[in-house]
Amino acid sequence: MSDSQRFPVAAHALAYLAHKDAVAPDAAVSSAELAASMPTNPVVVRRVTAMLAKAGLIATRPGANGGAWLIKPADQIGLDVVLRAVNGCAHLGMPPPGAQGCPVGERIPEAVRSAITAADQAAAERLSRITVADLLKAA
Amino acid sequence: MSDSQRFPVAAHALAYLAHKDAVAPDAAVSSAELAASMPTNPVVVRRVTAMLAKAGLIATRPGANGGAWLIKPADQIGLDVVLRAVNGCAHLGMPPPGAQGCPVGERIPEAVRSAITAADQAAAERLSRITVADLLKAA
DNA sequence: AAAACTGCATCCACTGCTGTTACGAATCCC
DNA sequence: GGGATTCGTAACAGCAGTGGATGCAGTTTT
Repeated sequence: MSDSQRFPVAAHALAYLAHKDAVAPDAAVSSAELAASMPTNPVVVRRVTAMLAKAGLIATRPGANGGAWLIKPADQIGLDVVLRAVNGCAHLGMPPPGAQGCPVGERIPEAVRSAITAADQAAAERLSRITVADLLKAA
Repeated sequence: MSDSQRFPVAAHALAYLAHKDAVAPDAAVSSAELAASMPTNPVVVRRVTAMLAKAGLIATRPGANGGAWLIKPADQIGLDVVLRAVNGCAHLGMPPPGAQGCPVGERIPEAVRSAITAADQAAAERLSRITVADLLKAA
């Protein structure tokens, strides 16, 4: 996967929602306002918020005064969940090459793949210890 | 950065060299042979082996019976060093967006960036506990 | 001298992401 | 009800990074 800005955008958006106490439909924040704080394009924000909504982290509402709000406490949203919501997975160069007839060559990719998944899990475990609320505390 | 196969290719190549006991110039393995075990293109392999050579993990020699060989024991090559040699760094979506006038918006990217670097370091730490020799043991 | 091999440059094709515009659908305000 | 607002999604162009292929200069063995 290419260099993606989606995870930073998602984390920023969630932190912004937490900062604005957007925890109910009548406090929804529009994609335009979120985009202005990055800064980036409202469409990019909506692409990310749609994924976060499908992951059950936020809810969105169309129409006037619409937008997004948190449906989970900010201190209960780990960044590993955010990463999985927008990216599927971390990546160090995911697909190892497939080997061929060579007996050793066939098993090396398997070992490489397990090393990569171990590293991905370590990154996810580290991210799970950081919550959206922590992003504001650190500021 | 896009989905890169460089790290898997590098790990596979180093494991293959270790398996063949290629630890001296007269045991050099050609890029064609390494490529055949992936399988991939010899040029792709040479692009990677050139980086590994600059990182001091292997040496290469041109000419007939040339190729690459290890210049460090396989059990002393951590995969974190390999990743840094070919990729520069792990990546979860490296550059957070820059903020603007908003006082909170300005500091969120900083917090996001520190979270990303923490995750990268966790992944590197995990990789450092796996050596090229371990890739063969696991097979 | 001939053959083999690395390293590098160049070219092309492909993929994924961002940014933008546009449109339909849903929702609120008057 | 009518109009304005906003989301979700699609379509498009532009850009960057990568893999694959070919060619060439330089080095080393035979």
